[in-house]
Amino acid sequence: MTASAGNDVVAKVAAALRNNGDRMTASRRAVIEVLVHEPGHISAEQVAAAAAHVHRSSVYRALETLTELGFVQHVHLGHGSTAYHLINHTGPHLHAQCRSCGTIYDLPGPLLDAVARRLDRDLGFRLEAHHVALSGTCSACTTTT
Amino acid sequence: MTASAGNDVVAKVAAALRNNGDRMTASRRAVIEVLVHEPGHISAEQVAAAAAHVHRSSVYRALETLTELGFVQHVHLGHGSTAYHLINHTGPHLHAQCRSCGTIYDLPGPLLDAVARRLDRDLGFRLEAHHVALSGTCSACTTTT
DNA sequence: ATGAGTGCAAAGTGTTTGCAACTAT
DNA sequence: ATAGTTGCAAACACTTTGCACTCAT
Repeated sequence: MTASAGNDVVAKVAAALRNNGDRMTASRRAVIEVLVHEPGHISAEQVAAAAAHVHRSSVYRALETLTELGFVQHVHLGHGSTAYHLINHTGPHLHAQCRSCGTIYDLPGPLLDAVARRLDRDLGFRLEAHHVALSGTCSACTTTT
Repeated sequence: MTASAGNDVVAKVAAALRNNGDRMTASRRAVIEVLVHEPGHISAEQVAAAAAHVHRSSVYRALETLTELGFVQHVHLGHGSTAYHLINHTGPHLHAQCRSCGTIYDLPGPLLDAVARRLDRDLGFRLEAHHVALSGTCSACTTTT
């Protein structure tokens, strides 16, 4: 969360990039810094807005690169959009999105472990539970409606 | 599956529509017939292709109407698209999509009941497990890769 | 120096909308 | 007759791509 934490991640990514023959650039640094300072899940558009001078397409390309390097994870949300976050920013976890207000909730990482075991055993299907947000209605919206 | 089954659904929908002050039209009938004859889950584009003379936008509007009436259900897939199917065409069930080949698998409806209870108890979050397809890798793709 | 990365503009999906013409009731 | 529906075209949100130029190495 502090400036040094951001620098730390930037340094790690820089090392990983060079390891790959890739380069640490201002755009990539800016995207990393947005993600470091953003506590939650954030859309590509929000990243682009926060890293004002980085072009949208470069944001997408940076997010892709960071994903390949294993620093960033994305979650598909119900309505066709995607949320990004640094891996281990809040530890491994799953996601649920309220269908009504759009809020994303973090869920305990092992929540679907039993289901994953069952799918693997019964169908040979390897569940990647973190990759899509579960859908439903949060308590605030249930009460309001 | 037979012609009479299709007619049956059309008649039920027609009744529901008129109940609402809405109308049974050729477009809606065509969309229903595509869904009746389609065993699995189908995208709006596929519906439009199968109902050749119905405009895309009318397909979307028909699917929306049929959803509101409770005859159709949609599932959000990982990569921003949506699949539709008649409700009770194969009974209540959940969905999982292979991240690699895109195939959609039907899962037993109660698979996430325990998880749903836990989310409700712990967070007051009402899970609608059928509304988003779980993501992972199917056995065929696991073996191939 | 040289190839990876960027900005830009343009295209590509999947979906929605405003409006005049049409049609089921 | 008259509202609900349609087709069309255009706009929309999100993302990807081709290309010439730039910059990290």
